[in-house]
Amino acid sequence: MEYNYNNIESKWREYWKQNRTFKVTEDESKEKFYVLDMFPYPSGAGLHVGHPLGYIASDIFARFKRLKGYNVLHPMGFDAYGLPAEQYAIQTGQHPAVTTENNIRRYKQQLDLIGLSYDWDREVRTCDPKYYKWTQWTFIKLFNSYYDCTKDKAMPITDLVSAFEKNGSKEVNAACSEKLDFTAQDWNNYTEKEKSDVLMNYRLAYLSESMVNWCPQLGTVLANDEVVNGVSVRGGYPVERKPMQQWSLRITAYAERLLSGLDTIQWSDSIKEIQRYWIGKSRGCVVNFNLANADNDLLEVFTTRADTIFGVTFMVLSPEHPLVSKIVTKNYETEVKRYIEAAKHKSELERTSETKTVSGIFTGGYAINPLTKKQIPVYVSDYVLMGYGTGAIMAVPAHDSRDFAFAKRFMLPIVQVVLPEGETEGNTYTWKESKDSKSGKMIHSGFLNELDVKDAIAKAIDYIESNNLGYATTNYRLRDAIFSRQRYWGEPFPVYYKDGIPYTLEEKDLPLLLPEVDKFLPTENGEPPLARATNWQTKEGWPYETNTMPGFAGSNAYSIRYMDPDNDKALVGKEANDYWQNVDLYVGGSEHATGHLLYSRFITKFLFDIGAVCKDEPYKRLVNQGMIQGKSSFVYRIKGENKYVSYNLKDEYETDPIHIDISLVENGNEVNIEGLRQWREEFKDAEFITEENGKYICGSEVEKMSKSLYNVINPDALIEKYGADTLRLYEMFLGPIEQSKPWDVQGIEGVSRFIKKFWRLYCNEEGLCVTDDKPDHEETKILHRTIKKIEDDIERFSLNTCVSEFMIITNFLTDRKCHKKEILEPLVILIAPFAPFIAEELWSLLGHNETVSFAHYPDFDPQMLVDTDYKYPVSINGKTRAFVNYALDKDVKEIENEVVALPELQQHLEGKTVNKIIFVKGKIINIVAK
RNA sequence: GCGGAUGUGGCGUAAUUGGUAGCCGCGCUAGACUUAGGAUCUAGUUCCGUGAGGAGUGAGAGUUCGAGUCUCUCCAUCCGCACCA
Repeated sequence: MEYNYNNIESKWREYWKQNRTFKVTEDESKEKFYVLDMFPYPSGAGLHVGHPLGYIASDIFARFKRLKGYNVLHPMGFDAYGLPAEQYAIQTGQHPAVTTENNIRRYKQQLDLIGLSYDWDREVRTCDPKYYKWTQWTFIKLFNSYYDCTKDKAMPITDLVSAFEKNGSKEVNAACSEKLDFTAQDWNNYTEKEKSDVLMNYRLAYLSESMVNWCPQLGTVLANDEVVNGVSVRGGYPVERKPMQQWSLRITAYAERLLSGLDTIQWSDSIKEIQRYWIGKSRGCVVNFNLANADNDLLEVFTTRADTIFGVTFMVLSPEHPLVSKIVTKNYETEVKRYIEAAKHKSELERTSETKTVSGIFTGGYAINPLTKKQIPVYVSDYVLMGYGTGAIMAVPAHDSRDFAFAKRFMLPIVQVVLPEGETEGNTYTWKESKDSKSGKMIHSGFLNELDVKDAIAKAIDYIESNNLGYATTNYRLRDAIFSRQRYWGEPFPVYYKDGIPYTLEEKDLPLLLPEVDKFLPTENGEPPLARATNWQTKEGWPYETNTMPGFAGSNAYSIRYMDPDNDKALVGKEANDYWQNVDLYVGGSEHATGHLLYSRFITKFLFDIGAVCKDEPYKRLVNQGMIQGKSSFVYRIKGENKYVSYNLKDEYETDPIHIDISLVENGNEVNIEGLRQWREEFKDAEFITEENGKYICGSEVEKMSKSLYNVINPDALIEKYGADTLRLYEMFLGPIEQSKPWDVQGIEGVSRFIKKFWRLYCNEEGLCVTDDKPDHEETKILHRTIKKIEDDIERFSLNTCVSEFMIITNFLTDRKCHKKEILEPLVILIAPFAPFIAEELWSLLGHNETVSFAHYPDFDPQMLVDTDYKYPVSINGKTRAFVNYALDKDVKEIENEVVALPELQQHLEGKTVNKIIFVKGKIINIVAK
């Protein structure tokens, strides 16, 4: 009986579908396990071989846990809102809902081909009103909450209002955009609009005028993590800074909890480190500097190096700093203005690319160093950022490289206050660089002299606080997340404006449906596309918000929604939430480190605070799968001609490499020239200069797999050729899951050979050839070794070694012509998570009625592994090695005597006597002889 | 520049977690059955050497009876951040 994967796979696909094999419900009698994939954005290109890597891995884990008796939640859905569908809509007029629907259908087909064991009854789509109702609901909750820093949790905004009514802002310790100071009487006299403005300062979802990353080409603002090197992640368009009225989420209120929560979850160190860095906690203090020519104003700076305050020789403000206009003197006014204008018009790209040039300008103003009482000049420079700390710095050129560069450029004094260990004081004017190290002894620093830097920082802060010069504080680099997009294809905000004051809808009026528009473009006067919708207003005629939510809005709480996807009364029912808790294993790419993975932790903590969910971390364990890269192929066009030269001859010409489709390449690097001629017009009449053997060899390079680079390998074709089981095994066999690696087709043959060999253990030409003979010790031993290895390796997510393990046992059994049921039946269950189709087929051939997916995982018997012939390595004087075997369960003295008497040792001792035997964990490790 | 990770045959990788380095697969070499094979099977394959043997986990040191594994320095590659005061 031949291994016919096509029949087998379509048969079981159909069976699983008909029987809803993977449908899961809460079952108190079983322990739960929640395995989740990052849901995909359904792009028009369909799946390529890179996508399923993580899906297959998590599916193996899910199937394995199911076999171990867990009740496994393993759902899938679609992150359906997003830019590409909208861009496509703008170009073609096709409604994004239609494109998205088509793409999703294609994705689901492809996912099912691979044999992923999803419970499709729990599918969610972010663009489905039944789903985004809860995205909107979460927004309303954020809007109606503030962060109480004393209780360290989110509280209803109404609590804040009653506090204001009673005591004004006095007793309030809340996360806010700006420290406000008002009395109860002030509050009660405020107009509705004024009250709204004050509350905006505290709400967790708030409206504010802020500097945003504006991308003119995309016509929308972007979050910080959507901008890399000054250009948009999607599309690579330039981004500029621009003030705009925008919704934001006050994620900064959760900075500390987001940081400390990292210690409670099993994520890779690299992702945790990226998040720590992004949150960017630093302890230090705020110091107030008096100004020489503006008595009433204080210049606040943040510093982590309070110890260096005696070394401050000038101050620098960021161009946006509000005090600039007050400090600047008449003589310098025009020049300073010009500098600020220039800085404002620099895009993000320009600001970051010109890192090396030092620019700035003197304001004419002076501040007074609170400790030395000396007057020091105040400058403006764009190396100081308004967004961090107070937007102003005290410059210590001797011990900060940026201040040093600035001092050199403007010939400002440099005063050394820290003497590193083992150095003598030098002339700062001859220094080539500053001494930034945080160790050494203080000098020229009054009461701090002789102290170590660490102690000096503490003492300086003490002094500053007790003399009312400032206060100790902690600063975070984390910024609030901008939450508005000027786009059509996203969740509408459940917000309307009454006399210019924003109000949220009531819960019973959700969802607020995305309206139809005539075009997916901004209006003529620059309003977002939703402004085109007719009747985009409440029944009373108040206009709705025209912005939509960003891409990450829908993915914040989707893992929670899967627990109870059809609930229309709550985001998640209490019962379902108490049962499923949170995700036990989350698999996905690391590119979401500072986006989705941070925002969804934040939202989960918020939902926890308001009692909507029972856990404050969404994902207990995270595994980041690497990317599968494509191998791009190139032909080399001679400059200015329609001639293409083969790879090995290209150095004789001046050439441009041109990407060609990977399917035109045969035998690894030979180009099918006829195919190429037909592929695209430009090659039709081209001339090809080939190698001596008449072949055209292409060049190649490993790049990201992408449609535009013509290097995409589609899984469907491979499934057609080898079967899904082979594809699954091969993707796992490729190497460690976390590693990125180029797709290499050659190796798949080996896996294909293996699976055929595996099949032949069970079936020969006539059919099933499994016997009832009793296995011998060797055969039982290798089975149990495999059980142990596979179990351990799946838990460690080392899936490539599992595949090797299957090959080893298969080779062993084939060599022995072992077709014994007692060995082969458990082996089917072992391989079922990896190659579910063939496993189901063999399981039923073996005469079982139930599906293997719910069989019992074979128990591992450690006794079976006790190895009577294993020879322990023993070295004598650390050099010569002998291999002896001895019983494990005897006492040390007994073994000692026995070992010394061993003939294989005696011949190595060369007449010396044994001096010492070193035991480690019950094993003889070494024998020292003299 | 800072932070993190990684470096093992021709290639992808493995190593009971400090104990015989190179499992498994690809590729390659030879052979068998074949009209043929890009099918299947057998044997071999870290390097040098005909051989006995020697060398060997990016380089160099260190700890240890013993290091691919631990420590330090350097080099290379990848990822993240980049005026964060």
